Amino acid sequence: MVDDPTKQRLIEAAGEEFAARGFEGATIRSISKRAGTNIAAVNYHFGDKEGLYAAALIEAHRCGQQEGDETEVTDAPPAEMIRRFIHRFITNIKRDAAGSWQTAMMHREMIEPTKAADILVRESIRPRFERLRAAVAALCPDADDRRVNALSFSIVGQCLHYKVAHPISVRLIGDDAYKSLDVEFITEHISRFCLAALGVAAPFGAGERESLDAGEEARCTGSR
Amino acid sequence: MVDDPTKQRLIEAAGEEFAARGFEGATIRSISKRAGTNIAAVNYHFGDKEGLYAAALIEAHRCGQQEGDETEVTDAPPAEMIRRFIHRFITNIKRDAAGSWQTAMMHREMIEPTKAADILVRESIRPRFERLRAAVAALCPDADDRRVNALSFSIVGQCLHYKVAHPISVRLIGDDAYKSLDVEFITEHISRFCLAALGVAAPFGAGERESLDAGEEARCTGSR
Amino acid sequence: MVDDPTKQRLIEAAGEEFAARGFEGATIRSISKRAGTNIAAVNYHFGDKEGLYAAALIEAHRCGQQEGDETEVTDAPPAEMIRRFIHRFITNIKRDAAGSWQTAMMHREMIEPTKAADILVRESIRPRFERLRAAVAALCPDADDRRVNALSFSIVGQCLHYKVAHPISVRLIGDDAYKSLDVEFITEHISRFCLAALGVAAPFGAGERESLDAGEEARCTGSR
Amino acid sequence: MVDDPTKQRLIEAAGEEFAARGFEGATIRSISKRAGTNIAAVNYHFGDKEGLYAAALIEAHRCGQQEGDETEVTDAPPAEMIRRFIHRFITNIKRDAAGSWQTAMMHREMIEPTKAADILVRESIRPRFERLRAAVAALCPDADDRRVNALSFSIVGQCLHYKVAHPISVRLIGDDAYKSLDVEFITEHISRFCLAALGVAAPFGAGERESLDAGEEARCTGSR
DNA sequence: AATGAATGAGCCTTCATTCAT
DNA sequence: GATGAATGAAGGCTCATTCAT
Repeated sequence: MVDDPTKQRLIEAAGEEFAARGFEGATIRSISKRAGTNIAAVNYHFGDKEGLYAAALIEAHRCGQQEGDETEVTDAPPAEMIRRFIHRFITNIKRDAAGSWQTAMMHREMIEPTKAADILVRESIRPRFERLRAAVAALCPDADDRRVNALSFSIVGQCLHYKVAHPISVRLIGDDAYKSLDVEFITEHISRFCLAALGVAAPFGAGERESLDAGEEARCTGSR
Repeated sequence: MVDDPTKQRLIEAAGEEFAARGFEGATIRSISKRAGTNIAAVNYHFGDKEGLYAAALIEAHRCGQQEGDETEVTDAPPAEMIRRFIHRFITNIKRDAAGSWQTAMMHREMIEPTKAADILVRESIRPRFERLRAAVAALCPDADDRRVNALSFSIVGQCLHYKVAHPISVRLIGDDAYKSLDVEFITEHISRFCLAALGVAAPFGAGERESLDAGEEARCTGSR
Repeated sequence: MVDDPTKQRLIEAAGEEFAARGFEGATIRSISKRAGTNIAAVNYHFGDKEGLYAAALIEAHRCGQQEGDETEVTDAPPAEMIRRFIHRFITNIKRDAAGSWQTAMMHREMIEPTKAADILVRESIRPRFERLRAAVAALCPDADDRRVNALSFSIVGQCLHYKVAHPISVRLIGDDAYKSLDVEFITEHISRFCLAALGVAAPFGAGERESLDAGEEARCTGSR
Repeated sequence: MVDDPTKQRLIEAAGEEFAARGFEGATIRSISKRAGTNIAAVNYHFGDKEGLYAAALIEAHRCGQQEGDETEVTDAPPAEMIRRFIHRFITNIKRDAAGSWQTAMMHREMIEPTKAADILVRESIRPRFERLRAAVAALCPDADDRRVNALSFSIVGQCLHYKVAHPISVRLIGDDAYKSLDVEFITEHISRFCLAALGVAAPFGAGERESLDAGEEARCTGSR
């Protein structure tokens, strides 16, 4: 956004450190060093460590906003909305591992919120959650608020699990097995799991053989 | 188990602090104070901070083991096994908030593992996960390993979400709405969500009315 | 004197901060902010913090000079000179509390001199002290230099005490009792105390009953 | 008191630094270095810098207490009590210059009180001040509270001036002249000044030769 | 002339650890 | 065996100053 002044370099460096080590774990010394500036620059530009954290979090949210809206805003049938929500969620998570600190910071904030969490909830999380809720409610007209919340949490929980439990999962099923769970597979899996639970896709398990194939499924959701 | 009162008091105090503040956040000063012992006692009994952490984690796992096995070991149909798994998971999570540090420590280790995680995975997590996998595999005979892992993660993810995303969820849907999601409701909800996805329970949503009737469901689970 | 508004605003702001917090305690950040200018302006206009302090001190002295001379220069009998000296001293001290930084800075310099003290002594303190010495010497023709110095210090010391020991005095005798010691009372008290010690007024204590009343005393000193 | 452990060395070093540079001016680095210990020892023994300051102040007060009481407690006529008060005050002040930090710290606290001032007022200053007040009141039976306070302040002010205004006084009258004001001379001078003002000693000035009775004094001042 | 940006030194504090008794 | 005392490393922050524009 801004050319490449100290302030921007500082945010970039802070984002990487905060994403990797958390608020407590990161040190402004290391951040300053990485940004190639003096320690005091943090105080000058952001007041203190918390200010820098908030700035990085806002930047992270701002970056995510740009690319996101175009694909989500478009009208689509509820089942498709849910599928896109999951796809986007999983894609972001997998991108974290590749070094993008923006979503990593936001995920960290979900798990271990700081004072800055309120901003994030208001600006970023709630709008998306509401869209998910709406899609879920459209598929379950008889569900009350409590049920819709629980259903939405069931969807989010499955996605977030690949962020949250990543290190343990690797130890649990082995590195190779975990790597085989790539973005496409997980997206397809969670989508089908959820849509099956919502009654608009074929379930796994016993009914698997006589399940709707991909084409039928699409038609099915499209028919609503 | 340990008969040394000082050592035991130290573990108890450490467990509470570590569960509440994490490994980095907890200080041996505060732990020693709470245990009513000297700071140096930690290093004397456990070598260093990490040693104390490992000791507390093992103790946490040991406690969980005692009560758990009796209910889970009993043979039961796969769907019932899954239901019990979920019930137990959610119960533990909700108990954390009431001040039990044992499961709180283990959950923390799932999210942000330390060096001690290997022990925990080997001793506690893997055995339970394998039982879950077995139940899932029994319901989905045609599923390959990758699919069974993903299905198991879908189940675990929904449960763990109530631990991991608790603070954000409260901000998201409000305190009252979150409180209405009690143990019984969540257990019932996740169980049905998963079993529906696995084709052995009625789905939510549009298919709710024309769901599999009770007879089919029973036959389905019973037939394996 | 200085027509540059920025420079003047800076001096004003610096005076208030230095008077309130001392040289070490005041920060150029806070001064700049109060003056509505940039931090670098201090170094630009005054070289460094010390330069700004010196400038403020000189301004403080310059202000005091204006109003002062007219009343003191006038010839008067020695006892009246001393009374006026005391009155002026106490008035200035009490004015400090009301927010006038000019004398507050000078008083502070008396108690805890900086490098700039030499200027102050030469320009402001010594001239007044010499006038006091002269008045004392006039009343004590036989006193040698050492005695005259000591006598002058006795007078100054009593006045300065209300500046220096203010915070402790309040804690010592209570807020109300200290407030009852207003400018008029203190001036009258110290004047009589000193003039009695110099043999030109009735002493307190045992001789109080047969002392000269206020009218006689005034007439007495006025007659010279 | 204690042999010579780190704690005591730290208090000693702190006292010297605080007395010389004040609370803000002194650094725990320099104190630790002077005491030959680590910086962290301050935190261990005294919590923080303020704790160390308080400890040093209490030690200063404790030292002063020891020697003082024996000479002051003895019953004596009021005039003699006042003379002793002055002598003790001046002696302490002059000892400061020789490097004793104990009274220097207490004097600093009088001039620029910190949070610890309350303790000092209660424990050390008020008891002595009350003894002075009692002596003054005994000499001035008709004086009300306000007057007794003012009289006491007049005595204290003259003494404290040799502490407070020391640096300025040197610049004012020169080094040699100031040195000639030794303990004996100042004590004698202030004592006589005060007692003359209280009507129990011969005044300076015109009445110096023919010491006081009321008639002569009146005539004396009138005759000028 | 005037300023936003940046700097390096220094401060107090906290922490886990080790040592001598 | 157990502990009070002491340590060194590191962290966040503040300050007066300087630089480039």
